[in-house]
Amino acid sequence: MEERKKQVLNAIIKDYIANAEPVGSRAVAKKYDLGVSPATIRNEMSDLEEEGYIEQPHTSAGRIPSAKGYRYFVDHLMQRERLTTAQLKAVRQAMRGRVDEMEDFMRSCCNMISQLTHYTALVAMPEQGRGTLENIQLVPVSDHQLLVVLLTSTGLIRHKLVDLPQEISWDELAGIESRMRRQLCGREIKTITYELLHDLLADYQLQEKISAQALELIEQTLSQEAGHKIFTGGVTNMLSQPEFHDIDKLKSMFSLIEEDDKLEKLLGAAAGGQLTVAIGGEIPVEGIEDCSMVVANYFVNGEKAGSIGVLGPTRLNYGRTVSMMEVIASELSKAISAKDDKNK
Amino acid sequence: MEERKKQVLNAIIKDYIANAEPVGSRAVAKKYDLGVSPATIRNEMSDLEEEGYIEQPHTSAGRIPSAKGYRYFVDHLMQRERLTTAQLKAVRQAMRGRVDEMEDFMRSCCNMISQLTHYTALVAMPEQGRGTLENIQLVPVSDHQLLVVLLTSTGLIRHKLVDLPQEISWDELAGIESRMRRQLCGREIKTITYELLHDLLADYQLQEKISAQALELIEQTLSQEAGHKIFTGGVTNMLSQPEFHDIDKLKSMFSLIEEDDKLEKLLGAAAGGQLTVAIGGEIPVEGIEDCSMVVANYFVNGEKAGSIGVLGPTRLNYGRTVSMMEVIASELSKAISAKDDKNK
DNA sequence: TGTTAGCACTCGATGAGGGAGAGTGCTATT
DNA sequence: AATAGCACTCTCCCTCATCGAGTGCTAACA
Repeated sequence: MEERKKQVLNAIIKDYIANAEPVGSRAVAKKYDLGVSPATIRNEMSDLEEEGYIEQPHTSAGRIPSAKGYRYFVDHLMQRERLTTAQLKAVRQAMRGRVDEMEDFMRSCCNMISQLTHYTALVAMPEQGRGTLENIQLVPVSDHQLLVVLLTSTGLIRHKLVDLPQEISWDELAGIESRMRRQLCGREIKTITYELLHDLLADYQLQEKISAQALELIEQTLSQEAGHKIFTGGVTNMLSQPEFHDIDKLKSMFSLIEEDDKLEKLLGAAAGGQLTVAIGGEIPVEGIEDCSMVVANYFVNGEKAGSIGVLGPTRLNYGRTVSMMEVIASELSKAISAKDDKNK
Repeated sequence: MEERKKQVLNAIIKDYIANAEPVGSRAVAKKYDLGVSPATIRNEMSDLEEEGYIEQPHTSAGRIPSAKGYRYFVDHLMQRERLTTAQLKAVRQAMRGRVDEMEDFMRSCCNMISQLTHYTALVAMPEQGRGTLENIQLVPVSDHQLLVVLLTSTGLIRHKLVDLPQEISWDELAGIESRMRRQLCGREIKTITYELLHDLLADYQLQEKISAQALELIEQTLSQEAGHKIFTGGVTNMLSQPEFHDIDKLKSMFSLIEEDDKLEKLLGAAAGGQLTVAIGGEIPVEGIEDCSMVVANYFVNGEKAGSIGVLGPTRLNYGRTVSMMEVIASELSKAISAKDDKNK
């Protein structure tokens, strides 16, 4: 694409992001001095429209960026915005909380993100399949119930109640516990399977006491499937965006946010690299075609642990948001990794 | 109040609840045959307005109920609506879930309530100050960290990480644990105070090891202050209500729902009895004057354990909602109490 | 005395008409 | 290739008239 055309596209998108109103040739010529007249810009705009980067809501209005236009902008034109010191401070502040109680910690991260970006924040807890098992504890609750408590190196604590088919004595339980602890602690969690547990307790008597069903439950607790918890914050922010003054759009967005599996799909967008931008139809969920997302992964000791993201209108301030998410994800990685090390 | 005036008020409120539009004298006369002409009804309406039970949005419109009108309706006129068998089934269905994982259980209750009522549901977890302590477990995490796991008779499981000022050996820990267990298990949780813990571990050596700060943390975990978790569900339902087509109203409602302490205040409305209806300004939180709430308490073995509620427009279907909340609260009480017994 | 019919009046909602203004596309000019 | 000029097309907004629902009042009626 020729340089000037890029500049025009850039100007249109920047202006539209700032003002949420169609941008005319005159405005481009005035505010972003490209050294040419509105007429020239009109010609460029005409070309850009033909190529699908911008569109016209109606004949006598200015142009607005299309999804393709935003995509080009994000890929080639967007400039990252440095965070102000105040913003950086806010990020660090949120990270200072006790990382111990992972849930509270992530929740406050979520709030911080929504406040900083002014969009809706989505935060996924660290996947528990990552890291190693630090400790396992079996607590008898009653004759037929057992509480399994797990600690992982990623700082996660999980518990689950397990129904037992038979009574089990204190001694037996202690035996099982120490055996499990010996065999499982220090192991990578994802390598712990039903078969492993089964073999571990292959001893006939123990097998019978614990039963296949209970073993399965324990494995579930261990495996990552169990707790894919996702927090949301700052949905209120959306109400200030002019594009969501339409109640129907709001509805489709809110109903999405109330469904956990859809949320998971959303954050799944950042499959590959560190940070992904999904624009309009690129979002892997139906019904929010007018939205964009910025999703970043965070890492614990080099391994992907979870994702954080924001959801906003396609008229998202990509430059600012991407910078923020990069910084936040990296700080988050640091904070959790540090905690991880401290535990060892 | 004279019988006919009651009937007129009743008709107006019923109609307004159904249609969300000002009700005229003609409509009352036609749909709810009181055997009198519109003119007579107009006179009654004029009286009702003078007494403050209804108001007129503008001169040439029908009447809408005022907060005072709704209050009179709820106190004197409202008829409970029997739940259909399908609705009852839905309630029981939600209760069938594993009561073990209290959090998941309450969350699904929350969804059920919002789906059934078509309003926004608020559900508070059982207060953990209630009931007795069933079991306590201290799990060493690292040299200087300790995981405290608690089980209560109300089926709640709580854990908290505690920083220790000094290393503590396995044996010492086991000693502390068994001592705590001996002294605390079976006790009512609200009777467990910092002083008690302090005395319990009065032994000089142990004191030093565990430190005041850690004790405080343990007490916090035990006391009810810690986990007043409140779930919300079905906020989307509000978007369908015509009164919330106004974005500003939506905003004030949503921002409220995102603040936990405000939510707590809301559910606190049901201070006394089984079920409370708060209309408009009666709601104990600013900023949602156009809303009403129905809050019910649920009980575990006769003691108040928590609250459930719905939030909707003042034009709430009180009859239907009150019946539903009564049934749900009583089923919930049963379900949790049953679980409680099973644990003993 | 309570009820009703009739009627004038009020006021929001609806829709048509008519600038004003913004922005475009085309054409002729530099 | 870039620009200035110009006619044209929209939307937006204001005004105005009409319509109709609903009231309040008064007078008649049982």
